[in-house]
Amino acid sequence: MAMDALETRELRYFVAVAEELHFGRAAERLGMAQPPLSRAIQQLERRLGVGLLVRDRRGVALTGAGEMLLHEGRAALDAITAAARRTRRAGGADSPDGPRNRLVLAVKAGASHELLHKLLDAYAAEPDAAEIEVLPSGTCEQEEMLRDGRADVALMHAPFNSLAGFDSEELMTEGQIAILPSAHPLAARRTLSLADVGDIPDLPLARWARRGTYPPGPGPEIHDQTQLAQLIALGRTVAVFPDSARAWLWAEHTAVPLTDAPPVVTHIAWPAHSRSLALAGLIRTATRL
Amino acid sequence: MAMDALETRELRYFVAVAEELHFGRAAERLGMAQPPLSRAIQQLERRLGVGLLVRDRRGVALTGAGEMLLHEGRAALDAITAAARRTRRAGGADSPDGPRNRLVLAVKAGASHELLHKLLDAYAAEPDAAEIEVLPSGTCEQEEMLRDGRADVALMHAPFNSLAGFDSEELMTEGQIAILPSAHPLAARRTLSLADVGDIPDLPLARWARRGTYPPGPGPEIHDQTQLAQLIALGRTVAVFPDSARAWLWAEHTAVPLTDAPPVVTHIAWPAHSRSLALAGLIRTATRL
DNA sequence: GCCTGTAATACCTGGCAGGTATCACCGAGG
DNA sequence: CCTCGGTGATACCTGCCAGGTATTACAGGC
Repeated sequence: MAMDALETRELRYFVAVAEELHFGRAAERLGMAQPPLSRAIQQLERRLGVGLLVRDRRGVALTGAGEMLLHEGRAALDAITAAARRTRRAGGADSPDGPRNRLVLAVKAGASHELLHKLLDAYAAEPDAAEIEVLPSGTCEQEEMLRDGRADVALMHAPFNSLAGFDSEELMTEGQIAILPSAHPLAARRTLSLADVGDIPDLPLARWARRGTYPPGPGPEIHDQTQLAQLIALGRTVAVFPDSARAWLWAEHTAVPLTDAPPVVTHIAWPAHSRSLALAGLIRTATRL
Repeated sequence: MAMDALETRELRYFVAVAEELHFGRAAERLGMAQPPLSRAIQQLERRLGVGLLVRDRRGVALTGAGEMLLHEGRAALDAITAAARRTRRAGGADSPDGPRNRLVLAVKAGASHELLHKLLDAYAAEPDAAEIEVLPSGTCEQEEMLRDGRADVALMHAPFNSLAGFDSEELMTEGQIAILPSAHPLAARRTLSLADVGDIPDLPLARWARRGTYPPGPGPEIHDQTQLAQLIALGRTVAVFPDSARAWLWAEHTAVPLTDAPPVVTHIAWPAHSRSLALAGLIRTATRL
């Protein structure tokens, strides 16, 4: 009984309501009126046979089942848009002359230029090399890009990125450094600890944007590496980066190794179910570096 | 342009056609008439802006984009049915009194009873133990069950199961044995090699069913452990199993260790994006065994 | 030629997604 | 107390589109 179905329309509707916790705003976001939205959600609850939302007179809350559907539904929606995107790309490629593959590689903007260059050069030298499109992505956005099909493969940095759900190969391990204004007293130190840089009264740690929101704290809000570089140069903040960040330091910056920071491991990662030959070639090249 | 959308209905239709490579049969399988199916697929191709099928006068073939959509579409459909199933289960659980969690554990029928017992006993002793439903699954079916939400967690055996797309922890490693009729001359050997058992003229290796189809070969077709046990006892076939299979041997069976068979590693595996407390507890228990 | 089996086209219809108007409910003020 | 603002639910209507039937178009095999 109770046929499955679950149309994507219903999933989109539910996710919108679950995120807004407000039928009116959700309807607006979806570009529709509120009553059909209410009806669609009720229908969904009847179809699944479970309550998803608790309608309090003042707004809406999620039940346990609702939380589950929010998580799983997001994953399902990502899988659907990934299917559409990858199909479009595969189609555009093979219509001209043949299986002209093209891979989209998501890279955290500005990180590990050196490794990236080596990888691209080595791969381009391969006999059957596909075209590689490099897609710069914001902080920790690579996971999302792999999941929704904007990218086929990504360079990710453990432990910052979660490799959950992807296959991956380890490429490089490096230590971390603190980047300080050269004028600051601590810049003279040979090494520092995390406790040192986390607790400098006049140099609060910068806070990076993740999906539009910032972690709490006293430091300045950053969403751009140039911004950050400038603020450090001005003596207003300090930042922690992998070793390879030395490549873009300014004269006013000083890098000091951190003794107790966890090492940063760069992985090449891809959706676990990928079956592309071009991707396999790129991975083979990467692991040989 | 070309809004995304991709309704699940369209995905189901396309997957059916791509699997049957025949509009008529696909329509029948979907319980609908052929013309609307044709139209829906055409509409899908227009919407995506790529050709998915090559209509030869005699049947249908997939383009590169079609292959891509078949793979990705299957994954997306699995994610959708998983969302529905897990939501239903979560809802049924929390309606009685609270977050009464219940986990479904998929286990290859008949394998590693001992490990399973230890795990269940140890977990039941935990203070906040959820209810565990053990779901016996056919050969290599656990992956599918995790993917489409019939199970929350599974015991899988590398290298037979692919762990792609799941998180997992290693639980146990064991060697493999050949199970022979006691009457057979080779049963007297202390050890055997894979080459030995793969090339016995009068004892062809049994072939297990995987999703209804059998690998090619001379041996008998098997889909049930009891069947297999009987055929071995009758001296008609030989089989290769992990060491723990000794538990169910009959008097007419003889187990001989294989020297060069790859070790079998039992993992506990779960969907990478799971965020359930009960699951975390089970995994913690398992890794402590 | 004809017959068979394929997918595509033409046309019609019922159900359902979506819109508008309205209700029912409740908390906050005066 | 009553009203007012803001919530989600209900009632009702309508246009679109998913799906069905009948038919066409095309290619091979006898």
